[in-house]
Amino acid sequence: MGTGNPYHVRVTDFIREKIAADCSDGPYGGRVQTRFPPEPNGFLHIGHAKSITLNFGIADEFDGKCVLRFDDTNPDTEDSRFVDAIREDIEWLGYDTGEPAFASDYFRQLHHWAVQLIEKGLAYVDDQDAETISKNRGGFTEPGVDSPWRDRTVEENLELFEGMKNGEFAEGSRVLRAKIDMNHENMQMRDPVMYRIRDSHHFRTGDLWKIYPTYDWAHGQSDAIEGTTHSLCTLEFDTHRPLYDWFMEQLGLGGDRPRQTEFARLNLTHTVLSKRKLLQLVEEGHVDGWDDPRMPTIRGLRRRGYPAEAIRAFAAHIGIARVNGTHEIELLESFVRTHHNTHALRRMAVLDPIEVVLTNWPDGAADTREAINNPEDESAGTRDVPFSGRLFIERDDFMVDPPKKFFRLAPGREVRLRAGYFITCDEVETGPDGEVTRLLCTYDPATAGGQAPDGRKVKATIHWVSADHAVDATVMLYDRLFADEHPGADGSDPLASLNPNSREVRTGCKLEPALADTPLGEVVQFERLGYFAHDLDRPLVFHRTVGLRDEWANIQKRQGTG
RNA sequence: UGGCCCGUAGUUCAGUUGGAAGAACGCCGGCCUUUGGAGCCGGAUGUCGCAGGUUCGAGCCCUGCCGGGCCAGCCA
Repeated sequence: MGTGNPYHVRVTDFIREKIAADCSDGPYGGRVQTRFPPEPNGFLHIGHAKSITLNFGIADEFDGKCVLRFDDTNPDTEDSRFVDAIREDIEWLGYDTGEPAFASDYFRQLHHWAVQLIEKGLAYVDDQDAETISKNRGGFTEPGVDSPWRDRTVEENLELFEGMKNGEFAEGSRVLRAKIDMNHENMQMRDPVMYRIRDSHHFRTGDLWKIYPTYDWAHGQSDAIEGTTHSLCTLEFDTHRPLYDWFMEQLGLGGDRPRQTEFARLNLTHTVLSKRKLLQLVEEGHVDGWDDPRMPTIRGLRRRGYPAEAIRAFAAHIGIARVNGTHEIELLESFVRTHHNTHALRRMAVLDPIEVVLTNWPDGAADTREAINNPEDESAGTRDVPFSGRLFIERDDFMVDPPKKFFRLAPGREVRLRAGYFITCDEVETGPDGEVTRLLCTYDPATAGGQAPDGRKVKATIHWVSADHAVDATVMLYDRLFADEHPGADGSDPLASLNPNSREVRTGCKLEPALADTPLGEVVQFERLGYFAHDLDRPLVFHRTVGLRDEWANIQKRQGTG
């Protein structure tokens, strides 16, 4: 498993095994067709990415086809702007959506089939209101109560259904129900609703229809119309499967009709993936929008600098199972690091600058240092970084009174400037409150490039930016959006565990000039700090995608806890 | 409370028709190092939910129990 694969990706799962078996002796003649069926009422998130990689991935692997179908059966919440956004996100993830399908394209066929069921005495118009229907459905141990309208004649049902379709009745006054069994142990089978009356304007069919199919009636039949072989959905639909099958059997759709298989949806620690909660985050202003880099949406992850390859590799790695569980967000992050480690160009940036003056630097002398762009990828080449006698280094790379195991700069100590020279700190200037304002250092000209001819060693290499050449930027540092590992797991409102410090805005950060030329959206590594994504729209705004693994933080933690 | 699904290392998952317990991430240790990163090497951790049963042999089969999830929208 995962041999020779840097991402340690699993290759099979129970669904792929089932499909492979169906290919050799199943009813589909070796054909494989899946579908990804979002409702166009919101933006896609990392949970959808799991389903997308599954459905499109299987289509690729089995030389089949995956249809993007919009389940647009509820006109109240849907909009074409979501259609465009969803397509864009899927394409960004690396899959070809082709010409998408819409459940609304099948409304006529669905209606035709509904009439057929009425004619066979398998569906009826119910005049009860929603509350009564719900009450009469019974409970887990209570049988349901038959509707007084359950035994209407076929003729009356046909006439009333036609009336519903023509807008003769008010919203909510009547529904079409499948006639199955009001005493069925599976609640889904207690005469489920197939059509409801809606006055709303549908974003594609306009005002043509007054009745709209429910999920249960539309979904399976849409699968069948498209020629789906394997309809893969999440676990909560497993109680719907008998109904999925029932409709197709009554319609006589045949042995090669689609079959539904369920798998566990994705959960992530420190994250919520409920559409309702995500919407609340946006509407209440806890985040800047659906594409806020802290959001688990595809757009948010993209702005944050999560590469599509890493998201796909993550999805493939966690695999598919029927066990409901929660994956650690750290696992996703490790895939992001693995990808950027081999792809991201190294750059230097000082987020919390402190000035360093090289007292022995020749007045006005100009210098450039050659730095490696990516030690993991020789073909990335090198770049020239301007150097001068006035530099910025990171404030926490210096300590006046360093504890044991602090190897960086301190009074009287020598360190290496990455790709530069050895420098020694001679003098510390402080402000009125004792804060360090400036360091006076000397450099050793013989150590150009970072090696001492006499062979002496330094314990630390720190990053730097030439003050005279630095470019100012704003850098966003992110922490978990939710402090709790499992937000809302104890029954509380997940938003109660929102981390008030999930974003730290650093202004006046000092960047090496090459960073001004970094294309928008590109992810680079700020050496020793982490991976940072140039904002998609705003130049010189960078988002921390993910930090580097921080050994120093671990050491401190260990010392702190004894 | 009825039905269905699930229960294997800290976590998430693999475990072929029953035949000597595995991977990844994390963790620990070491090496190396012009990123205290990366990389390389090594290591630990499981009463396979519990209890019975079938069998020469059970993580895989059967029964019961316990624990978790889903289902009583005219949402999907």
